[in-house]
Amino acid sequence: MEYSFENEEYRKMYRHSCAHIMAQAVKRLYPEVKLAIGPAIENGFYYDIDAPFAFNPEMLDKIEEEMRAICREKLPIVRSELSRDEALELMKDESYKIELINDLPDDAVISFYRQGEFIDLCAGPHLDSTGRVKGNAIRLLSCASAYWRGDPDRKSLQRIYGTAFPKKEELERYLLRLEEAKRRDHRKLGKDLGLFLLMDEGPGFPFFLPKGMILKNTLIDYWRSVHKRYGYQEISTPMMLRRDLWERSGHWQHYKENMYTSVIDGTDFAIKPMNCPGGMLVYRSVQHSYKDLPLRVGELGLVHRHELSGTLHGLFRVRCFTQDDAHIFMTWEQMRDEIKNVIRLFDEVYSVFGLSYQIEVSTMPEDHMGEVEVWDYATDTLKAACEDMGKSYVINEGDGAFYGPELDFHLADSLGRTWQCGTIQLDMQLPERFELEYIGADGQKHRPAMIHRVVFGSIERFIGVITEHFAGAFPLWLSPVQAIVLPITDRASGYAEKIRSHLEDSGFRAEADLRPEKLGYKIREAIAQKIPYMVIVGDRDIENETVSVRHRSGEDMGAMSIDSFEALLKEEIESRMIK
RNA sequence: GCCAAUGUGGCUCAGGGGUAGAGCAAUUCACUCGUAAUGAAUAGGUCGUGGGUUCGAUUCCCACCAUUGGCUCCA
Repeated sequence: MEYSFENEEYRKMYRHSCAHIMAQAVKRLYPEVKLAIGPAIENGFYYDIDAPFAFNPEMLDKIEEEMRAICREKLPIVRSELSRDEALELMKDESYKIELINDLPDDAVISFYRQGEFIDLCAGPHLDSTGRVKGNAIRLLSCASAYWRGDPDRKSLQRIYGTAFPKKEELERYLLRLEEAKRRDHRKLGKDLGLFLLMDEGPGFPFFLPKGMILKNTLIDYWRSVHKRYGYQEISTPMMLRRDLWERSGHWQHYKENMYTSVIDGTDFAIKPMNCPGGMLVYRSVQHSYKDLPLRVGELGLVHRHELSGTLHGLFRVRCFTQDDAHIFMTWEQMRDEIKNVIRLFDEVYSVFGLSYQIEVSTMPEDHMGEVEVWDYATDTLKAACEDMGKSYVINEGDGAFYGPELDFHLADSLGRTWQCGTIQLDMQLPERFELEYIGADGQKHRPAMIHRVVFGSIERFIGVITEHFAGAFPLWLSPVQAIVLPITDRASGYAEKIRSHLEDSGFRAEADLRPEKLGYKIREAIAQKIPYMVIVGDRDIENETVSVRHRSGEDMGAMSIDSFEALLKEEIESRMIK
């Protein structure tokens, strides 16, 4: 193994050993606790602990201090293998470990790792000594609860999250990145920039403010223009539909606890949690020929889902959101090309936002419907389409929907965090359930294949993602206010207002700050609002008929005519430049 | 939904059994200023909601609501 943090295997081993060191420290300080499990994760490690009290930040500091002591003690970490009986005897006071041992298969090697007085059931591997861990580059970050084995019916344990690096500077860099992420939190920016609100009266139901609406509508205008170019039509299906539709689609049986329902004139209705069933009705409403296919039908549908209260999170996880949905009906032969067409569209859209992505292929889950051969064909087609497009992918085994395999697009933002937005799902169930048909060249009825896809995923979530990605400093074409005119003195107020209305008449979103404040103050506020251009006007500009332009980045672009400024804006908007 | 923490003026936060305080924002006045905070004055809060304990609760207790961090789930 390469002993470098660049090497994922080594990084995991290092942090796994940190998890053991943390467990040892906890046991030294609080001998009454029982240990569950403690793995390395993406950016650190955690340990689940059953304690009769709650850990607080001061306790985490103490544990961290003890961990440093354990590192200084340079305890050798020694592996041993025991028989099942010996293992059970050794762990007789650790009920969770006993459960783990009992669940191991008969032929399993049961290994332990000892460091000083501490010994833990573990498959390993580990570092050879606690001295290998850099004590001052460990940080315990938070504690939260987690269910034993992820089962909500089982006991809730306390999880301590921590991270560790081989150098203190690297830890500090990581902590800075966490702070930066916090600074970019879309919930904070959404409030500061006047984009949206979440209120007690509507948990999970966001309110969009005027500036947020500009953002949302601009995204939607863009979405429409792209989809038109890619041959999509657009429909809108009702928010609320009768129970028998949801029974036919299967939602009433499988998704009812997430649906808002009502009784109207003695009949059950449900608010749509998905757009597909309505889309199926539209397809069925007329007879289709093979010449109509592929038929691409988009819908920006507002859906409502009763998500658990504890899962709500800003715009990332809400109870009502707009899916930028589309259903594509096609023959099985057209599927591969059609998926490529969708990937091309995704490529175009994501690159406009400067978001890169990784594709995951989610395959047949254990609990699925339909023939295995059909699943195999569908999954192979998804993979083949990716390969044709030169896209690499990773397999997410068994993570597909029960009705078909899917491609998931995980977007990486400017901080390297990933968000699942786009998906391309093959649906092998709905065409059956709704008995969709088209008339083939042979004059016979055939069943079409169907793709269900979203690019943004949810407009609301996507707004959250790009708010954090751009730290609120949206590209000019998306900025709710594109330019703000700042008169230096009252003498320039009239000229400022003239410039503002000129900009507005030319189709730009412009404001003017006419308050009798100093220029520096107005600039400070405009930058806090992430307004791309500040148009400063004073006596000199009035005299020369110019505007003095400053970009939010701090760049002073000097004086220019209003026409050249507008030409510059136009160019930046039309190219959807990220600046 | 579960576990834990939190909830004080528009925002960020301090305080604490004897009915609240700061900074920023707001309003008014003065200043008329060339690239990240001009000064002064004024106004603004039934301390999340509902019960309970108490002579007295914003403070202690209980319930509920919401938020935050997780679990679970997912666009």
